[in-house]
Amino acid sequence: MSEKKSKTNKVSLSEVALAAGVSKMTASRVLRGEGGYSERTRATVMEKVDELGYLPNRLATVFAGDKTSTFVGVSIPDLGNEVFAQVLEGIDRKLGAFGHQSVLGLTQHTLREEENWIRTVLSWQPAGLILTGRYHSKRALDMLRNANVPVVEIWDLNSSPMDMSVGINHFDSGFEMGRFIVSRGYRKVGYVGTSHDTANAASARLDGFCKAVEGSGGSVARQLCLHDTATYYPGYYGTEQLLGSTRGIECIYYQNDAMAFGGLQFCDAKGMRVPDDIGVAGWGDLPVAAVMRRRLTSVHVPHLKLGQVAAEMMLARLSDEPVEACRDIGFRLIPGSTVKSAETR
Amino acid sequence: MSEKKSKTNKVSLSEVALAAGVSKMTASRVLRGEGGYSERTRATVMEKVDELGYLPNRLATVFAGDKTSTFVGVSIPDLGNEVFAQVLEGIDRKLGAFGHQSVLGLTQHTLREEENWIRTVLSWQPAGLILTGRYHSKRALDMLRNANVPVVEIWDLNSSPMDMSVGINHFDSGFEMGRFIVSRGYRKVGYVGTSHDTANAASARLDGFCKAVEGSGGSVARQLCLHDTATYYPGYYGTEQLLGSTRGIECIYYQNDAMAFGGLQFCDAKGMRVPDDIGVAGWGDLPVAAVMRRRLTSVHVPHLKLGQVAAEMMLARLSDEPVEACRDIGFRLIPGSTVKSAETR
DNA sequence: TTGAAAGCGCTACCAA
DNA sequence: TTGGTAGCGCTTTCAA
Repeated sequence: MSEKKSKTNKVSLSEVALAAGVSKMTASRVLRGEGGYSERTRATVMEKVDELGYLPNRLATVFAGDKTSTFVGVSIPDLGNEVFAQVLEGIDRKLGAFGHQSVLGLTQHTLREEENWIRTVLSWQPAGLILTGRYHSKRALDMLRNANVPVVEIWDLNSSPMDMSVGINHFDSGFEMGRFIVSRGYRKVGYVGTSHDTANAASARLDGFCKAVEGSGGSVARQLCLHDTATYYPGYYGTEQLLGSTRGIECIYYQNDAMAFGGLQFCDAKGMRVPDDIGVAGWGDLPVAAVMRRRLTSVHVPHLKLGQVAAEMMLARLSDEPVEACRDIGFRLIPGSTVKSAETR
Repeated sequence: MSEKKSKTNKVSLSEVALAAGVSKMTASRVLRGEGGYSERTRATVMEKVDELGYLPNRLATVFAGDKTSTFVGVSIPDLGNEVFAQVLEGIDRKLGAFGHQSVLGLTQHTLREEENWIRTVLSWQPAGLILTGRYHSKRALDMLRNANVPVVEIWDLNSSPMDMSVGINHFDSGFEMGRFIVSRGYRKVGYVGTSHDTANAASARLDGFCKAVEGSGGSVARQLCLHDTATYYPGYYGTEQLLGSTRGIECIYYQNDAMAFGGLQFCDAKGMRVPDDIGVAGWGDLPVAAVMRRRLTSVHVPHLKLGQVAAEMMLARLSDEPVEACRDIGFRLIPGSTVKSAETR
């Protein structure tokens, strides 16, 4: 009947202005607090804002001002992996504290998903993008360049990023673990992880690991890449498969801690003694490790901090502060007690 | 110099139209694939789109059409808690599959944070909101009503939701656990959890638990609410505190599995036998439980599914399909082996 | 201190 | 099958 005011039933700036007996412009100025109005005017306008329950339409703001939104697109492979959840938490908390919002994209570790998500999210005029991983499809790269939006690549440190990057060198972390394991007397080692359709951080770790092991007198007898998620149970049955098919494995390196915990349980269940009968090493240092009776040999990465730093870099860029393009936040090998203690032959 | 075309350097629809030698409207129609143009026209337009690297500005679309965006605001207390990460994963995957994006809000379990986030996110004209929890500030409620946007309240089932709700009855899940523990012969029990500034699901569980225990011959000798996060280590030292200050506790109910795991480790470290010397029960059934040597007594909730269902309800509402306002997805008590087996009396 | 006019990129609506 | 015009809610720019 009388609802032809505006197609939406929402209160607009003009209605506030009308009610307050001022022009749209004056009301706009008051709301933005940019000055140039009397205290009396301010009071009246604010009163009407409350009274009418006015909520600004930021779409219009961005649109009119031809600026970007306060959105920051954040792509994460998956949240089943606790470490990514922590990274996201670090990002969103920091971003939120500065008035930005994360627009989430779960890419399931595929470049195709990432590309589609990037296309969509760019159409919303985001202030910037935070992408997990350093590999992107060609089209994604084109769009990103075209959009001319700040981008932080996280997780897998990109020393020559398209814009900015923060993370660790996964190859190095694998390499260090490889050396460590050999230094503890293990020679014939195995790997249990999952397979991916693309180069990623886990493969970089494996590469580094193999290089270190083979370069220091050991051998990686078997690399088992399951077509499954990198979680607890695949770690369990992956271990069973690995040990069942390859004789003489002395130590197993896992794609991550979740899989390593699964492996640990398999060994326990079969009565194998860790680390004497078999060594177990993971990656990521899951929070649950803090209360386990055995400290898992692993690599600690400050995941939450990684997220925070990524957000800080983005925020700095958005406020035109100088930002270093590339930041290594480092990792730390945790000796733990699931590989033998020092005993180099 | 010549950059006055548009303040942004972005390619607009008119530029595509110009290049293709058609009107904006025709180009618009082609891009939306709504029909009403020749194949020849379509081809030309699409060619120019590719050539110019045109990316639509969805802000303008929403704005012009006076419709909502494809955003769905999703508020989650925190991602440190694995169960919420799973819920979010369920939501975003489902939403993403239907062309919607999650705008994340980490509320840190406070109504004030939630309120601020709601205000911001509403200003972006979201298609809908998914909120964790059934309690909201009065102002939040006002804004929500005013905005007239679909809302799904999740986690804590709200039988008379403001719009839609999906989750479980936390009181009942605590009640069932209380009964179970008493039925297994424990009488003097304790609770270890964290404190909150507001009524929430965990307190509902505790309420149900106490009611059941006290109603069936047991007593809750101590409720320890730490000012900390509900994670592993607080579970550990909370157990120490509880057992140190209260004599004769036979079984401990924890706010969640992470805390229960921490407690389990404390008991192990002190040489207490579980479940004979002390019983341990958690809530949530964390994935890591699947590979632990002892099955933790807990309550299983299909977290991922909860998220999916929430997203489905939202999507159904958005496409004007009928939706039941309130959906209980249920829980399942897991007897486990950290409380004694049947032995009533 | 205030306001009027123009326009952001797109779509609804009508006309051709 | 195509195009012109108006307008979404706001800000920018300029004038009063």
